[in-house]
Amino acid sequence: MDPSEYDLAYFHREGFQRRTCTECGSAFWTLGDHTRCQEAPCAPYAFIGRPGFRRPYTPHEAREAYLGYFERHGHTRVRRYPTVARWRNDVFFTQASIYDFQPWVTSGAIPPPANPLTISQPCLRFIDIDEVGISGRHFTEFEMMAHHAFNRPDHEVYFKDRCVELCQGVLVGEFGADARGITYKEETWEGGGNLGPSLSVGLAGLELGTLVFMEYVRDPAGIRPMPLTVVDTGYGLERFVWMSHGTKSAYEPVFGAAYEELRQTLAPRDAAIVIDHARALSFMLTDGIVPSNSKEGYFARLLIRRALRVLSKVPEAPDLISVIERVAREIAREYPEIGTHRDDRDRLLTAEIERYSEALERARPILQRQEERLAASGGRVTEENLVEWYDSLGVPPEVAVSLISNPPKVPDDFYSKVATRHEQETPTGDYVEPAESLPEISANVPPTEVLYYLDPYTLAFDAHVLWTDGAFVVLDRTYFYPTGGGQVHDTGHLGELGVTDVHRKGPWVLHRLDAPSPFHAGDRVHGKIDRARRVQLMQHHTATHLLNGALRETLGPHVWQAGAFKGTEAARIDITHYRPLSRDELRRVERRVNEIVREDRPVKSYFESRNEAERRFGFTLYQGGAVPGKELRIVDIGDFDVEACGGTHCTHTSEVGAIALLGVERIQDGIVRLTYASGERALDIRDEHEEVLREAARRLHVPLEKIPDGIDRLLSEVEASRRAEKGRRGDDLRAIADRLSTDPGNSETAGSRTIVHARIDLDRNELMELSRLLTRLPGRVALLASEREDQGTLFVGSSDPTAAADALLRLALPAFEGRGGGNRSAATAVGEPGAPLEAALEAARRGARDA
RNA sequence: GGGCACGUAGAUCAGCGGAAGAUCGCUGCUUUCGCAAAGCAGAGGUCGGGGGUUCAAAUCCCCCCGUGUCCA
Repeated sequence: MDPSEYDLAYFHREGFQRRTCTECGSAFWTLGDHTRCQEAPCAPYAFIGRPGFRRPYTPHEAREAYLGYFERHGHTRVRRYPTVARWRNDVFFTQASIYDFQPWVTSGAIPPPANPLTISQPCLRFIDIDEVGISGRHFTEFEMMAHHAFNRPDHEVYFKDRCVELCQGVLVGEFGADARGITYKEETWEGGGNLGPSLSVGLAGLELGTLVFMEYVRDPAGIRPMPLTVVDTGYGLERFVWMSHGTKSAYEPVFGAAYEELRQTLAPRDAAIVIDHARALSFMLTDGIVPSNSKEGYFARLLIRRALRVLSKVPEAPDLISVIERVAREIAREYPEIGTHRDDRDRLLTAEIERYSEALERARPILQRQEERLAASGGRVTEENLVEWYDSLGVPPEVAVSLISNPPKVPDDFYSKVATRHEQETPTGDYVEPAESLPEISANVPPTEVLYYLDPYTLAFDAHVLWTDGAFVVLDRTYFYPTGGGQVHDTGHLGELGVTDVHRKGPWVLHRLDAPSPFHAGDRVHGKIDRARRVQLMQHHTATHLLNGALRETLGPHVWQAGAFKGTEAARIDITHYRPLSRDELRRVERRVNEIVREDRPVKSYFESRNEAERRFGFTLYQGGAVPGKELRIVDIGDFDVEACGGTHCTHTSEVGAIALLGVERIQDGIVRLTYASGERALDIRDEHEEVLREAARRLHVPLEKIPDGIDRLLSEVEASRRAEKGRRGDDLRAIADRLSTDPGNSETAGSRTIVHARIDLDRNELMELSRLLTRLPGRVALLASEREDQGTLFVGSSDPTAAADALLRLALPAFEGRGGGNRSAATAVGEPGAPLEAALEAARRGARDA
């Protein structure tokens, strides 16, 4: 970054000097006489025992002081956003205050909720999870206090000078820091394709915040200025509190009484880990995370298991749920929503804690068996085993060593050994079927006006052709709904031609015809939408919202939509939930949802600004995932379910007709899929099911309700005849065996050995069975030659240790050029069709006589 | 989303290229007034599914499904 970027008029006006840190070599600005930037590791903590602020602040006081200062200086206070970033699909969690405004505000697509604004945003970061409890300053959940300004070319709020002035102002004026103690270190910030200069704010060895000035875009063409510049600041609330107390670590003043209580049973480090994780979990669970083994849910599981592990070290320690409730009560004083839905949270936690103990119970015998096996071969359990057990069974090393009798020492770098295992993996690039390509449309074609939102029941319209290519047509306006939002497209007609497919591409809607388009730009066409299909899709879509609402109501607010699909035959919704749904829960959901249908509630669909919609309904709007744009389309089913949604919907719930749940399955850990049908399809499917049952009953010759009994009867008959067949085959083979062993032409005696030899065409299993019958008594050798279809087989069985079957087979192999092998009791070989089996048999017989 | 482990009798698991096993449970018999227990006998298996390699696959290879787990 060019040094001029940091050469601020404010610095010169106030008498700051630019210096170079003797430790890290970075340039920094200060009013004092520092030779080093005042941040770790360049400068030691100078505030321990000598607080750098005018008085001790509680977290609440520090937050209020900070936000109050910026409110007095022209900023609007904005409420926290969820810690789970539902409004974007590139990250799981809110990791900084600016995440709240990405991508739509920072790109200029929508205005900020206020400008300038100030916020204290709870953030989740797991990157330094191992430092929690050790460094004294790391947390998995922390609050980033910030003041943001968004500058457009026509509306400049403030930028670098004013930003630094405000920063200096809040630190010195509000918190009473020594103006000469502060350093502003020059850095470069880059992220998400944007970059700009930044200043890192240090005081007495502690970095208190960072001031980022987003002003450039980096793309393949190079670096160019952003049309919209952003003041992105971030100040650590916890660090402010720590600075104001000057305690040994940040944990005492930040965690307060709850920490002191835990300290009665736990070591400082462990108490900090447990409280930190409990705090993060309080936010995550309230904001809609269900623990699981993948994606965002895994982080909740990770925190829960880490906390359980620490608590299990001390028998007197409190249980995790009560710690979380204790901490949640504390947080609720600042964020009341954290205090609600306690029962739902406790049920979810209980289920998750049970799963952990089940995992350990499952692992216990496996570990012990493996140790025994190692011991039997003279070995013992190694570090490598511990890593393996953690990686594949989830048994943490400290638990593993307590489950086995001769444990190794747990290496200090255990978790980095685990990480190494994962680095060695070479990902295989999966071939992805390329999506069917849509034709290119020239940019000068005006956008299509979409009308299906105006009235979902308008199914015929006139429009003008704007563009056409092959079978594709773009109109100036259309009522055809294109595939999107989990709802499949409409079908119908344009003029005489059928419309088979409708897709959205940029600002256009592409209609695909069932024949090459006869239209030309400017033609007037009449569009007609297939009514039955559209109505069915609308019913399925509205049914999906109703089910979502009923599921949240019945199962609890942890339920979020994790995916959905609305087809013509059936629809499905995937929801976050921590255990399979019981029959009773399904019944309740189905009853409830049909009750709402019968109540005939209005379904209101309308557009609203994103900021206003979020304010009124909260972030549960984003059930379908991130939704682009400045305006959200809201589908509001009175007092029951409100979602941002782009689909076509019924206008009253009764139009859905009925909703029939058809199936439920667990599609992955923490996700349950429900399949259902509504409207005409619900009745059709129930009819089809009943018809299947009737047909089954007819074929079984039983009344409908006796079908299970009929199947039982049938199965036992099948079983009986199968057994009879098996017995018959056994009898046949027994008869053959008797005949062979008594017929002198097939049987001979050599000393104490009896040799039975035969040319008999049987399949492989029968040969084996016959051989077994013939060699039941000791001292027997069976030599069987069989020719079937395309190969000749020689089977040798032996119950005489001095005449091993595989040795005899080897003697016979050269005679018919076969391949084969076996062991001393059974051996088999095959040769080409027409192989001289008789000669092979004779060779084996000679061998058996002489052995 | 990726890696790893696991999937064999109703349950828990062994076997890991050569003729499907153990323990518990189940059924019958012996014993008992009955129960429990013991003894004897027996039933119960598409070795998760599908391909392939091999004379021969539960066992080796590939794909899929399910479960668990770790990592992002």
